[in-house]
Amino acid sequence: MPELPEVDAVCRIARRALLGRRIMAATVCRARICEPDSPRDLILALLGRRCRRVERLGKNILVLLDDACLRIHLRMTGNLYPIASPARRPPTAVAAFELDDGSGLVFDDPRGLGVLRLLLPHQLERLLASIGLDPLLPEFTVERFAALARRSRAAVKTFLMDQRRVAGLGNIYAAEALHRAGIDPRRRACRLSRARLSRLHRAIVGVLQRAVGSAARAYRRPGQFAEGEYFRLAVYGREGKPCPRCRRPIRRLPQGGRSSYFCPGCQK
DNA sequence: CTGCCCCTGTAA
DNA sequence: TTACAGGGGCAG
Repeated sequence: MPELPEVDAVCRIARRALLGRRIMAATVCRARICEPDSPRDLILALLGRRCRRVERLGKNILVLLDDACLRIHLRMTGNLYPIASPARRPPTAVAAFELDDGSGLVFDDPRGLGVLRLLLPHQLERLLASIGLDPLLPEFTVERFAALARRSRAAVKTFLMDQRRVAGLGNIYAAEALHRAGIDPRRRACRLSRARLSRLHRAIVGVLQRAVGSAARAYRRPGQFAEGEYFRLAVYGREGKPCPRCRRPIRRLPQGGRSSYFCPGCQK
């Protein structure tokens, strides 16, 4: 479900619920999500800590506590939203938190692939060093983006989805940005001209900014969302359907183990 | 680089 | 019943 825009929306919801609050109780319903730590250790470390900041970096949600950081990754199907009480959590909940104002926050994840991990300061530093450029930060300049691309022999689509280089794009928005920039996803990143990298850079920022706004609106009311309901996709999931720009049928091809969608007409 | 794995839900 | 799913880590 979530790429950068959706994680951003969830992050805002988590921030509203957590900022300034103290964690009074925590439940882990699925031990796997906090591996390699045990749920017990995680819970004990969280109890009594106060939330000072909630930030998104790439697809990570970082809950900064007094002297540690709770890293939340939603992976494919994770979601965070407030609940009245931990007892009212859904059957698919993987974790739940009770706060000092009596409110609750649930980590819901039907597939249970999400990640919940407590990071000590040096572990947080290591994580920050390993995460690539976030396209919505001012550091994401054409120059830095081009420098990263020049060093990558991978297909540009794979390059865009590598979180150690650019952090936040997934299968959907990588495909959408490439379509907007008119670039074939199979091209090697290092072989793109400066002009095309510049167009791609602009396309990434444009697509994500637009999607962040839409996702924020879609998430405002609780409950699930369907992608097409809030954001019109040009190529993703539209195999065989006409390209909105040139009407040629969209093609799907496997790339790095997942489906890549593109228009053979206007992506060269 | 590819392929497999984690896990569950949904659609063809 | 099978294929596939928006993520990511790992082995080979």
